[in-house]
Amino acid sequence: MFYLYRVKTTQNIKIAVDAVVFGYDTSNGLSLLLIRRKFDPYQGSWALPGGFVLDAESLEEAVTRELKEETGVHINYLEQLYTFGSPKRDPRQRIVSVSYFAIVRESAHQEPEATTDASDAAWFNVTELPNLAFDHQTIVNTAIERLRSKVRYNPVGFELLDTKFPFSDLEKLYSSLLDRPVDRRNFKKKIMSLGILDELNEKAPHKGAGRPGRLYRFNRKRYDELVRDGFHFEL
Amino acid sequence: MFYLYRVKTTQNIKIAVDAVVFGYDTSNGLSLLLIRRKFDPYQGSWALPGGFVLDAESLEEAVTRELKEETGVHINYLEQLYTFGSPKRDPRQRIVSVSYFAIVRESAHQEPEATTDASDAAWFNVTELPNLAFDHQTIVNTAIERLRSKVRYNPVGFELLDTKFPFSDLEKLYSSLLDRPVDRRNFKKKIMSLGILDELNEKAPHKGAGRPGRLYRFNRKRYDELVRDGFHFEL
DNA sequence: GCAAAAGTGTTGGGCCTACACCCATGC
DNA sequence: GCATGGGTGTAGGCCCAACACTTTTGC
Repeated sequence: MFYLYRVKTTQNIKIAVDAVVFGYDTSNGLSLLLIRRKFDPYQGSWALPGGFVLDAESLEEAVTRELKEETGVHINYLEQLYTFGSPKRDPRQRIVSVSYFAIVRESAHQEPEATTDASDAAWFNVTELPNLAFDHQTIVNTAIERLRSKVRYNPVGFELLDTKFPFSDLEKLYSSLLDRPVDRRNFKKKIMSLGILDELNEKAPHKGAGRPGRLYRFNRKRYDELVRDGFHFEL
Repeated sequence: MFYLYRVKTTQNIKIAVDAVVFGYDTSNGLSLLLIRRKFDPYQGSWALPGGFVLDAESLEEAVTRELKEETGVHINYLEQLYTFGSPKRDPRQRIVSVSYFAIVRESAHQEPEATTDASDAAWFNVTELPNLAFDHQTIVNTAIERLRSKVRYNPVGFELLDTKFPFSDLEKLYSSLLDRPVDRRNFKKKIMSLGILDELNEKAPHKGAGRPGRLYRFNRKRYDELVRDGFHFEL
């Protein structure tokens, strides 16, 4: 099909994407990937990685590209979060930001590269975030809320852990995300009864003292099958 | 503050909002408000109400304005749904649509006005929708999914009913949304134990045969208090 | 051998499910 | 008086929460 007419609106709004990228490790807890802004406004401030959408790319492609350009990290999970569009959120001109929620796995949770696009990129513990540019703190709050509620009925939590992990890591993760102690025996009983974890014949490498734990692996194939059959969990 | 610089991106993308507006009544079930397009593309097709965002208004203001202009109905509940932005979703040029999920209360669920902006506006039963313009069927599917999952842990369901309603209306609503029979006694026990419904000393007006039921009213104040104290329900 | 973390079962109570008969009203 | 829909209670099973001691490892 070929269309002659054009859209008649004159509109002076730009579209950007921003990503709230979570990482986790057992000793430091939940952390977030930020970049330092090279240019005004908010030059030198920390901000979410992101940028303008190119005319020919999808929104997901835009986030993926920006993340690669600005931080170099490998993204493991990505979903759309919310669109922030109040007229005054950017002092230059109106910019609507489609925000995304992303997770980087622990093993890939290494030093981000400082690239040409951002003067710096670094992980921050979510409890010790610096002041953020624009309305990015609001976006971060929305993302944390999403993460906290989502882990209760969806296995996104496993995206935060290494592919193989000792059971206690999972327990610590949930205990920290849900912000309450988790009973070890009850939690293990419940998770194992879901049948979505494979128990491996390997033990965790030692870190400090204590008995090393057996390793487990999330079985996505099995999980997807269960979901197809109407399965639903709730923690 | 006064800024001299401008945004450097040249971007040829427009921003629109679209609304999936739900209505409900006990006899016809769940319905959806559509407009008939006056202009190409998809002239004459049914589509979601919506339109371009003006430079100075927020996204919510844009949806509210468009709904008023195109349908004249009074919106009772509004939340952002999802942002659809694939490059080819509009044949004219790239348009990113921030979609909204809206509810019109049964009592206000009257004939929409045909206004100057749309050649026609009408309610359709969700099970008998016409072919929709653009990717609007995808948006509708997303909205229905959201509604179905949301009623299970959030009192949006009450927004679909009249402010005063007989208990059986609530039961029918849930049974239709959850797409399974609901045990009358168990359902009532559960809902009443939440303490978020006021039992009124009024009986429902007669419609046809049968004993008239007592009327109930959702107590939002009480609900908000409970939520503040960490309350959460699950059906 | 001691410090640190992993592994492991049982019991009581509460909640959820299943289930059927009588009541109020209109015609 | 009959048809239609409203209103009501109980019993069994399942799931969830509470709870503590033993084992393995490093040092």
